[in-house]
Formats: sequence, C-alpha cells, structure tokens
Amino acid sequence: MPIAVPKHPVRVRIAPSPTGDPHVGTAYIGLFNAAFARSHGGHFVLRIEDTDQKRSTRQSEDAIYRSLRWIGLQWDEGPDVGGAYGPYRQSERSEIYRKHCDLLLSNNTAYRCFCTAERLDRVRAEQRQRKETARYDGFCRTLSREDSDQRADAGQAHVIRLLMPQHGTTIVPDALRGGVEIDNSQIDDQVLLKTDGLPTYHLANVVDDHLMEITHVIRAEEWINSTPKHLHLYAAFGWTPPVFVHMPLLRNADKSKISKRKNPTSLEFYQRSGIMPEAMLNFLSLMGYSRKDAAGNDIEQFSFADLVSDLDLTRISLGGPVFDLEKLKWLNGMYLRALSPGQVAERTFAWYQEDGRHATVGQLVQERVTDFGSFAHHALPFYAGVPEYGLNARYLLVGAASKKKTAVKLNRQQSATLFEDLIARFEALTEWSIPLVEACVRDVCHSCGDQTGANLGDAMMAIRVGTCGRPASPPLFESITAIGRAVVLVRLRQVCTMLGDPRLLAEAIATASQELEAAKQALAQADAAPTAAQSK
RNA sequence: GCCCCGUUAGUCUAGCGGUCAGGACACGGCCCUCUCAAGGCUGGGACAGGAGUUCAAUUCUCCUACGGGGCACCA
Repeated sequence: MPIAVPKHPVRVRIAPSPTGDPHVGTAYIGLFNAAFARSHGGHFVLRIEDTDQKRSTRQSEDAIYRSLRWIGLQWDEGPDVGGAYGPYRQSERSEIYRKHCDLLLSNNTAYRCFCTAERLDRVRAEQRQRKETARYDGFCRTLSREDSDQRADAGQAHVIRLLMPQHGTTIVPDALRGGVEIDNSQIDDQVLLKTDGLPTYHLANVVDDHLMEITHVIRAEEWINSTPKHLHLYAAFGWTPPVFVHMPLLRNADKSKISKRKNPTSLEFYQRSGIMPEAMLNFLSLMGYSRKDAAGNDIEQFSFADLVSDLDLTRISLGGPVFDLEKLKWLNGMYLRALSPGQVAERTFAWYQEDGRHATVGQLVQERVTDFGSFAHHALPFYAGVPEYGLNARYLLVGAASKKKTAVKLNRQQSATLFEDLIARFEALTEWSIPLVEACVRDVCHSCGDQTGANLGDAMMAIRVGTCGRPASPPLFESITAIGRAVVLVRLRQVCTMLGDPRLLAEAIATASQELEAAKQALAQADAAPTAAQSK
C-alpha cells in the first residue's frame, strides 16, 4: 500500500535539537524526508528544536547547518533561509505555544499541575518500589478551576499537562507498520509547558507541524510510543494529524541504538576524515532501503536523484540497520574511482585545504621537516580518521613505555580513566581553541598524577599517542586543536574501547610485532642463504 | 517491571505461498600483475525456535526465544 498523499502540497520536516555534534541520525532522517519531498514536488523544512535551554547552543545549531549542507541536503525553509511559516527556531515561538496552551486549558483538554519535583520523585520512587510503571499519578487532575486559577494568579510555579484518557486504546497509524495499538493506561499526562514557560517537544512539535502544514512526519522509531500523546493533542486542538512514518534506528555493531561511544556519530568526523558527501548520503540510503536493477539485483551505488526518482518509503525494511564503516569505505572508494583524474586531484586538494587547515598544519610541521617530500609523513595525523596504533599502542598505558626508571606504570583501568576524563572535558567545551585544549589536557594529567602518582610527562605521552597515533608529534595542544574536535573525540573513544578490552590492545601490538618478527627472520634467512648456496 | 517495534549469512539487503533463497560489504581461493590496490572469476556462509492455516510456507496466524526502543519539567 503506497503512502497516502493528500491533494495539497507535501510538506515534511526535520527538527534537530542543537545540543551536540551534528549527528548521522539527523542526516539519515533528513535524507529520507528530503527525498520524499522531492519525489512529490513538495517542500522540505528545517526546524530547530531548541526548547531545552540548558543544552541548546548556537554553535551546535551552526554546525548542523554546515554538516547538512556538506552532505548535500537542501531545505526550502529554515531559520537560516527563511520561509513563509517562520520563525523556524522554537525558542522564538514561545508566545505561540503559550497561546495554544491557553486554548487547551479553556477547553479542558489540559490542566495546570503544581506538583513539585520532589513530590514527583517521591511518587516515582514509590511506584518503582511497588514495581508499577513509573508515571504521573494525576494528583492535580482534580483541581477545581477556581483553585487552579487562584494559585496561578498568585504566581505559584506550575506546568501544564495534557489530560490523557486513562482507559481504552489509541491506534497509531504508521505508514510502515499499519496500526500500532497502544493502551492509554501506558501513557501519563504529559507536561506540555514547563515551569520556565517553554514547551516540551510534544507540544511544540504538534503545534509547529500543524501551523507549518506538515503533511508527513518521517521520524525515528523511538517516537512511536509517544505518538498517542501527539494524536490526542491533535484531537484536543481539533486538527487533522499528519501521516506518520517511523524509520528504523541506526545501530551499533552490537545492535544497540547508534551512539558516540561505539561509533563515530558526528558528521564532522566523516567530513574531516575524507569521506565524500555523496558517498555518505548513498550509504545512508542503503540503511533500510534498497534499489534494484532490471535483473532484480540490488544496486549499491546510486545518487540522491536516483533515490528520488523511484522512492517508495513503504519498502523501508524495519530491522535496525547496523552502521558498518567497512561498507562506507568501500562505497567511498567506488565514488573516488568514478572521478576523472583531474577531479580526483581537485577534490583531494580541496579537501586538504578545507577550512584553511593546511596552513595550520604546514605551520606545525614546518620545524620538523627537511624538505617538501617529508611533509606528508609528518602531516598524516592531521588528516587520517582513526590511526593505526600498532606497536605505539603500548604508550596508551600510562608509564608502560616510559624510559624513566622511576616511572609509575598504570594499568588499563587507570589509563582509561585518564582518557575518559579527557573526553568528558573536551565534550563540555563550547569552544575549541588551543588554550582551552591545553587547560583540559593539563588538568586531566595533573589529576591523574595526583591520584596515581603517574609522571606528568607519561600521561601526556599517552594522550599524545592516543590523539596523534604516534609518540612524536608537533606540540601537543596545537596538534590536538588542529586535528579537530570531532576526530579527536573519535580517536579517544577508540582508545577507551581498546583499553577496555585486553584482547584489542594485545591484538594491535601483536599484529605489529609479528610483522617485526617476520622481518627479522627474513633478514636472517637472507643472510644465511648465500653461504648455504656456496657450500653446495 | 510494564508497553511497543523488530528478527533472511559477521554486516547491508532482495523476496511479498511453489525461487537452485538473488545481490553487495567483509572473508578464502584463482586470474591479471614489477608491488599494493583496483578489476575479473570463484568458494564457504542465512530464512531464530515451535505450533497452526494450506496440496505447498522464508512469505499468513499464534506462542516462545533473542534484539531494540519507550516509560522525564531531554529531544
């Protein structure tokens, strides 16, 4: 059954939250939204969901624009390009949400709740103790209108909750799954407007989707359980809900929801480590979707235009696809090889120079280079994605490879703590600059030294190898800054997984030492050979 | 714990009652070749398990197992 398309123009949207690095999942959902819009001659809207004031940042928002543009997604309306349905940043629409909340209050589909966070915590704790589903107990549901108005007028802090039916079931129509039946007893009275007067996702998303005339909501599967809330909101407003399409979640190798701990999730990582945007987009298209040729075999390589030309969202397969870097690399190679020699050179050099990074790298490498030819060797750590640690992996254990007699040697766990601390510090930075990077590294090394007695230099060395992949590099803080946050974080997380698994660490070293051993033997045999031949 | 979704090889997928279960990545072998890649050929490898419906189930239904997601004044 094809997806229902209303007579009026198709309008779809993605609504990323600017709370971190631009995520592959955003690109994934954006890709299918954009493709769906194009295939129906519709519009693709980018809306910024920054209602979480604590976590949203402008840097993150800008990074989302940059990364989505890099990968080739084009939105017709958005905060940065305008449009007839603006503003497209939810923080600028507070008044709209408040008014709509008043509407719900006046038609009794929502109510004020004066419960304190402490009370809610207590209730939840009790419910957990009794092994019940933790949910709002409806304490303020029965407040009289007068009482509620009075307390609100008196300025008592409160939220506004949706009055959900407590019995019966709600059927969520999903274009890929048919009707998903969810018992209303599973859903509590969702907060719509927070104490700070800002809406929650649920309210903002419904109001905006309606006001922006969104016809199809193509979003991740994790939303499916909260769709009944949205459906009841549409009903409370007297609006017609859009068509819902819940896409499968991208997965880690262990099948859990894709996460930065187990995968590079930042689009910036892929850009910085040299993946071509068209290959990335193609690869994302392969996640849950497939196209086939006349013979019925799968087509692996196709463009966004190809995808649009015969898109059928109902062909999305629902098993969560594992994000497999191996196949991405292969696909990227395919794209690279399809380029003309001139284009390869052009694109490669353009990539080396992106953001003017070659100037920075040149400066850093200058002092240790004797000729142009040796530039590439020294510059490698600045352009690669994840380094091959090989024998250098021994440096990742703080002090293990230290030449100092007095060196304190830390175990895997202690070393991992150093790296984990550094990751946390780097993640918390809102600005990526040499002094801030330096402060993070120094702090982390000092506290490591304080706790374990490890030598400062040894801790720094571990970080140098962890970030640069080698024990010799240009000045550490400058290098880390130049490599870039996205790539550095991926490398550090990789180091943590290696330190977390003795086999991984041993493997990295074993492979390298085997080669070394083989080389020694070959040399010994070669030395012995002439003598043997002569003796014949 | 409760609820929802899912399940074809290590991975991405085709399949929509009768197929030698097709393709791709990865892996092995061979060819090409000054090396390494690339390319070509080739090999091994999958319908989670059990009931039922049916002349016939990978395909439809139910149960079990396993995986995932949700259960916030985060999105």
